[in-house]
Amino acid sequence: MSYLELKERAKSAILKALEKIGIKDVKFDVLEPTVEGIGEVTTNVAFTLSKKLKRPPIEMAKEIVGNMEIDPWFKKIEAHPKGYINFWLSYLEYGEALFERVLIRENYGKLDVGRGRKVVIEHTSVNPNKALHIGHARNVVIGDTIGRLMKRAGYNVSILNYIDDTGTQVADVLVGFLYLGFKKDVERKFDQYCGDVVYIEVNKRFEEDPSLIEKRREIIKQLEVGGPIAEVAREIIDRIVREQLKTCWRLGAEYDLLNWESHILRSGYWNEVFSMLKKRDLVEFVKDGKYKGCWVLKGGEGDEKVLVRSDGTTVYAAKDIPYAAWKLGIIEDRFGYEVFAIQPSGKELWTTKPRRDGKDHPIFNNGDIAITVIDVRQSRVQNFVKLAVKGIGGEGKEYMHLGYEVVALSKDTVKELGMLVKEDKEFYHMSGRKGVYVNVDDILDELKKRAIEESKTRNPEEDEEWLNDVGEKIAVGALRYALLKQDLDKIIVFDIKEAMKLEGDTGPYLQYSLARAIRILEKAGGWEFERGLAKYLDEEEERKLVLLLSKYENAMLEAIVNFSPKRLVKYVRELAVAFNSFYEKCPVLQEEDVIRRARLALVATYVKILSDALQVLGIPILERL
RNA sequence: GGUCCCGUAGCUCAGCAUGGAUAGAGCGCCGGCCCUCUAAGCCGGUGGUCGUGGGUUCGAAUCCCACCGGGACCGCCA
Repeated sequence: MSYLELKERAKSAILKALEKIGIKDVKFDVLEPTVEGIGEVTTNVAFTLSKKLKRPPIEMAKEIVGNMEIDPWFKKIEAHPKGYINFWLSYLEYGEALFERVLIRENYGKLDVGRGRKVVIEHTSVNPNKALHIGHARNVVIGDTIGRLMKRAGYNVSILNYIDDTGTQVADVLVGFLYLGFKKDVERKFDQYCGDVVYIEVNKRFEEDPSLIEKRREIIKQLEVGGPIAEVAREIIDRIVREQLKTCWRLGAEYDLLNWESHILRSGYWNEVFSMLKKRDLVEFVKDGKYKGCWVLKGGEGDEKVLVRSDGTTVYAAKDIPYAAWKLGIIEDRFGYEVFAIQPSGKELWTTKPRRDGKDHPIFNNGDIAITVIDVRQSRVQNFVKLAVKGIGGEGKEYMHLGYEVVALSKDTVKELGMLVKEDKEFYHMSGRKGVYVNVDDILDELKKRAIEESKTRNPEEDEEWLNDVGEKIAVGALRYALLKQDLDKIIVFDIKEAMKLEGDTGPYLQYSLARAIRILEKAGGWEFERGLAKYLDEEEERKLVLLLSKYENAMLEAIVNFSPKRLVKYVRELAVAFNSFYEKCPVLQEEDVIRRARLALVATYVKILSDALQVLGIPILERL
């Protein structure tokens, strides 16, 4: 039995009573009470009626309650003096149904809102010239979690990672290797070396020696059309991408396909899309003014965006349109495909090749929905992409920008990086070029170190390998949780000291709670499902837990339809809090007979639901920590 | 200047979509709890003009308007 059904039940009880009284067409809400001790479901029907019939709410409420039929799910229905009608749940019936649903039924937690539909999600898409910093981690974690949620909703999901291998950022690093004598054989993780050393140094040199910028221009040209430099570059970029992927995998994210910008450029997709845009009159050749000689995409209210410069070259944003069209299957697929790597789960990661070769491959595009996960600074460009895609005919196709606010660094953290700060400025935006950022691997390593220290004192008998595994999982759980727990439209001000916490509102809190529950089942020596146990769950803590557990599918559905991982996170946290209270107040293993078995069923239900939720959130599950 | 986002406890944030009862957590601070399934935990206390002013409403943190403060975007850069 789920909470949604419970609400439905209360609603129909009200409707029946209204019918009996002879009242029709009343709008009202069935709500979750916000205060304690007034039942589990409430409704404001008396308020709306009182307005309509000009009678006091309490009078209406009493009349409705007086005309209600007895329902076994509710043990008490009461008209509150303020005018609410409150329903008290019969836990005996409700708990029984919950256990049966969660513990016995197959497919618990699988929804089907997306059945039969394909969604293509692009996330990560980090320039291949540096290691991932904490801002990229927010993108990866949000994108990955949305992917997991959409899969759970029944969608057929493809996860794409776009590699901009022809941009200035890659070219900067290549300038370093080709003209400034940086060595490619280094001890350090290669992406970190490129970002932390080469990229920053090259950008300093640009200021001293502007002729280097000319060299960069030549590199970019070759990257786009091919040439000897492109050959050397490919090896370097490949190495960086593989190192970046290791970090993403660490975070728990896996992909279906890598899309290379150079392949899109060489595919001829742009010309195809451009002529479609022309045909539909969505672009315009400008004859006068500041954009003279350019082709612009027309937005609403005179807004416009240059797509083709007066010299005939396309701008950066123009590449997004053919890519989006490909994702939604609006243009024919002309890529070839091959396997790029095998990921930690064993799943193949594929990559595009510039030309089709007729070999078998999974279908990565043809989405009904394309979701691009990228921060809010790209909103304007993304809106133009959406407009263009809509215009060239994605009938029933939807292009969606899933935007989120950036991760900035706190004043203290910037100070720790050795930079000068202004006293009145509370946070600083990250900058790869200026070296103002914190690498994901460094954060994970530091979290891991702390987790291992703590775990060692609790598990002195465990060896290095065990501690290492647990430490890594705690670190990942902590970071993913920290990046998912707030709303997408909130700037995260990352503070290194704050981020190192493993207590309170954190990922490890959930992992710990689950481990304790698992331990109870373990020590109980197994348990078996049986009917008629719920009636023995009489304690306040037990009831709260039953009620919350029944809201799980509802919480997941909300997270899915709102593209909001946070909603699931908040629910899970609340659930863990309820379990921890139960854990303190209601001993399981010390009890005997029915109470013990009833509590075991409750614990088992919790373990099943929390494990499931943590999987959806990508927070690693630990049986012990 | 235009568009968008944020503003709730000392700090970090829920609650706002769909108005409803006494505005909730974590961190911090103060005080308790390991005889008992893991104390990364639990319980109690502390702490709030919900940015400001108006409006709508029986009822506003929630909806509307104006203003204030902070941020982002607005290039023939990528």
